[in-house]
Amino acid sequence: MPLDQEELEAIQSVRTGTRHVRAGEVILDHDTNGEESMTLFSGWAMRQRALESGRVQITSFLMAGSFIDADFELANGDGYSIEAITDVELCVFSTGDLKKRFGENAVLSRALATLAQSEEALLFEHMTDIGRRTAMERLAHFLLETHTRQKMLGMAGNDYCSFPLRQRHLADAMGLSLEHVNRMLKELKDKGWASIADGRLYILDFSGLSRYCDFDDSYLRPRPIF
Amino acid sequence: MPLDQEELEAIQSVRTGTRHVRAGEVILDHDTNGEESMTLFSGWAMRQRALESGRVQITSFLMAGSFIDADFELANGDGYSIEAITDVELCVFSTGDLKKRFGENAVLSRALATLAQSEEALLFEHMTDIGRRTAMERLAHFLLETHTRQKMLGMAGNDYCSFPLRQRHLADAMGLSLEHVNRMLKELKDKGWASIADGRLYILDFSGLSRYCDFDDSYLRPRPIF
DNA sequence: CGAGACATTGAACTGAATCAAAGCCTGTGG
DNA sequence: CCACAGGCTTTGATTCAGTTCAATGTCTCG
Repeated sequence: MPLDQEELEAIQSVRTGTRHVRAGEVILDHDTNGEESMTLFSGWAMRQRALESGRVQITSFLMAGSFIDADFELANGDGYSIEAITDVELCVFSTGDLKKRFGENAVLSRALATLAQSEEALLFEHMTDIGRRTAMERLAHFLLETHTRQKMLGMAGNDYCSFPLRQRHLADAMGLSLEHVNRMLKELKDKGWASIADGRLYILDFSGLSRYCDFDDSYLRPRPIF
Repeated sequence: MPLDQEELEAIQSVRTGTRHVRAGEVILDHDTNGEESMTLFSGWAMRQRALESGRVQITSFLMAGSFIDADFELANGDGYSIEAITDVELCVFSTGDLKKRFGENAVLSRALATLAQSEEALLFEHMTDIGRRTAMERLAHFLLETHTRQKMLGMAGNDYCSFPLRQRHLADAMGLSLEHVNRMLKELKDKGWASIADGRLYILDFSGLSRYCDFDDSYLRPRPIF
């Protein structure tokens, strides 16, 4: 779902540079001024909500092509932040100039809407994971989703993909304790369904897993890339 | 955040009529053809994901002004549907014509993007409810959110609003069992924090509740209305 | 009055959290 | 090289928040 030459140029013209962020560091939070919006070029990042009590919910994982709209992110309130999971490369744009372009160009704005909508679809399913699937099902579903996303980006083999997440990330994304994630992961491996090793995820029985957790990839749509 | 006269006319010109749906009936599901998109004019509706196993997750409650983009909803896959909670009035548009308008008009498309983004913000917080808040906190947070949304629509008093949801809805939205919702609701009342009676929600101790569940309304943004 | 939808209550159970230690790498510095 | 520090994973025992199961109560409406 690529944009036309014209739109890409409109966007590229407000690009102000690139930025590198180290694994574990903050890309954007409440203290950031919103002048820079970004596209994630390489690496993985996460959007999270931290409660006063220290509990954390990861709402989304950002991968190549994810767009970070500074205005939008900052409006969410001060518990939200976006942090790098691996080392990350970002294309940086001036938020103001970008918004001006969007205001002038309907195709561009449509693309932004599509982006937000396809992200919404992901959130629906993620919410269903947490609210109505068992720990085991959640993990199975999440692993399948992740592999499929990577595959759609052309970054995965047929039954494996790179997987830089720690069990802590899985726990905070799935609303589980780290220890329980560990146990369930072991069970997934013992059953010969999926395993994580050396920064890689292996999907050993796609159809078995899919059936087990009611996975249907139609909510994962190709997204326009800026 | 109203649109200009020009945009409103562009939209109104593709309106094909209104539709009434009875409480409990389906507004849109996988069997629907996507020709009609809609704006919710009055009443409450919900977007839900039903798993094969019968479990249900309500991902969002739709209230006056909510936009239902048929293309988007149908792409989510066949477990998803939108159903009326109360009797509902909808403004109906031709999806095709609407998309054409969006493609021509940048302001309109921007509004669509903003709409999707503000819905995303709601989903983030809803996800945090389910993933990282206790049953009590979730309910407290959800009730505050609901009251605030109604207030932003000018449909609520200072400490109360109309509340047509059944305990079943609360359970399926918050990822809890109906019985537990009942017990927690009782506790909320006993503590003098909030109560639900006769189709109304009463917020009895706003600041106490807010503190208890870490509620901060900045994620609830005014939304453009079509 | 009787049926159906919803709310309430209680008791027993369980999936997942919590608490508490060990393991196990990997890199660093003596 | 070895030691040992810090980050991560693994395992076990115990506890608990929330579920499940099973009634009972209550309202509304034909």
